[in-house]
Amino acid sequence: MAAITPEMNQILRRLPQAERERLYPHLRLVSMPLGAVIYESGARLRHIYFPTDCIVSLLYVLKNGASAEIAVVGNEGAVGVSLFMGGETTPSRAIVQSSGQAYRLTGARLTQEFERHGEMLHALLRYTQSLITQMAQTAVCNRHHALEQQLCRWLLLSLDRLGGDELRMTQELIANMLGVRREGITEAAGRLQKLGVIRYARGRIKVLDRPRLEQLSCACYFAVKSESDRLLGTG
Amino acid sequence: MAAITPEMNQILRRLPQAERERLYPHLRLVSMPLGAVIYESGARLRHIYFPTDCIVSLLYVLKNGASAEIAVVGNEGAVGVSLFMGGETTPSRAIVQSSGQAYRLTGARLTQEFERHGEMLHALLRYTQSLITQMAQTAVCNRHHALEQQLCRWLLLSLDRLGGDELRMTQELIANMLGVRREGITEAAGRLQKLGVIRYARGRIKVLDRPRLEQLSCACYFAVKSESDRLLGTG
DNA sequence: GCAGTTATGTTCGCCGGCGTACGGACGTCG
DNA sequence: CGACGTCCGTACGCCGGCGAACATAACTGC
Repeated sequence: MAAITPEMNQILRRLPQAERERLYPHLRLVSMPLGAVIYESGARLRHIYFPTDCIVSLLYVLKNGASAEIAVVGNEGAVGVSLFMGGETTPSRAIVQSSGQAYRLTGARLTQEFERHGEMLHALLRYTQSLITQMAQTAVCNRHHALEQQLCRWLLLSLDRLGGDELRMTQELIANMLGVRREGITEAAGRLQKLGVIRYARGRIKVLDRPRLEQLSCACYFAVKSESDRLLGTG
Repeated sequence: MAAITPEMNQILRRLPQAERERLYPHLRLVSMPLGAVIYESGARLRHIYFPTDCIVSLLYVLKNGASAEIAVVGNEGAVGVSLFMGGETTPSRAIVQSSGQAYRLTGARLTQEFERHGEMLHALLRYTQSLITQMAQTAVCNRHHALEQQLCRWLLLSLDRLGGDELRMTQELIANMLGVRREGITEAAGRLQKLGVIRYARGRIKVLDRPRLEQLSCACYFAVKSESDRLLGTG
């Protein structure tokens, strides 16, 4: 396994050298185990996290326990945007969907850097806008598209953030993310498997035919991806 | 009718005097007629708008024409946040839902003010966070709540931004906003009318029993409102 | 290798929202 | 005052996702 470096996070990598040198001493590498809650709804945030090789889901949880994922964050972004947006808390929950590591920064350091009005500010704002796009697209998708399409979209978004063609995730967890029943995922995943698009076995999903998966997905995937590429720059 | 002043917009009103004096000469009062498209999906934004007595809906429109409202903006906020977020465009459409007037600022002036790093920047960022909350809550609401509850939420959010107890809006338009069939609205509104909560007639809705309306709404309304109050300050 | 837990497959009735279609009521403008 | 357009009410079949319940199969720990 390659060593973890801050450059594995795209926001950090694109900072000018001066800012990187100023920031790096304050970055702390932390491990992000599967299922860990990075922040809870309404709790005061203490750090911002820059994922390197993990994925974090932003979830809204209703009082009755029902939930829905509103965005997913990988090495293209950061977890805890409300720290610099000024709110300090958000009504959402952030939970590690795929384990790995992340660099974190204390809220105070972040604010300090933010107030210098350098590239970090603009990078974070652009990222936040791509996050907004993702949330909005999720809202429309929840309204109009079939579960199977949403599953395809979700798989693609997760794969993009992981690299490779495999991810570990039970149907139960996917159902929580998408805000649907587990049985619905079983059926949809069964259909995809029958089509030869994926292979599924006890929490291991392998994508066999990515082009086909993209065909079966709704356009929401491309909308999110192209806007993200536009705002954050490719590569 | 009272004269329109910039202070009718809550973001402008809360700016320190120095910033207000600097900005006011550049504000231009424009009329916002019902149905006007403030910006189109993907189009380059030229101005940011600060509503005084109108309501603007942010819509996502799919290729097949289906749509869904992802947020609604009144005098508590601004239309065109992507201007300072760095993206310049967004994949959404902004359309006037209730006519009135707004102050607008050119993108260049806005950027100029934004870069001064004064209160305007923080006010806009806090507002953007409340917008994010609204979008996320809409996504969950679309997933889990019944149409009737969503209608109540929508009525309440619109009323809050208008003041008073009446709004003009056909069922057809409401259906577009919520991303459902017109018939669904007819039925839900019919039930509310039978309960004596609203009175409905040819594009005129009058709320007769607001407390009841709040009861029938999902908690999403309160979630959005309380977060908005927290971030923007009440009054 | 057995027991208990976890993950997946399957069924059945139910209901809310969709697509479609039609009819009636109100308003307005010539 | 009559014709047309807008707005609203209603009906019917359809289907996807829900809720609940149960069956199997694969891992895990002992």
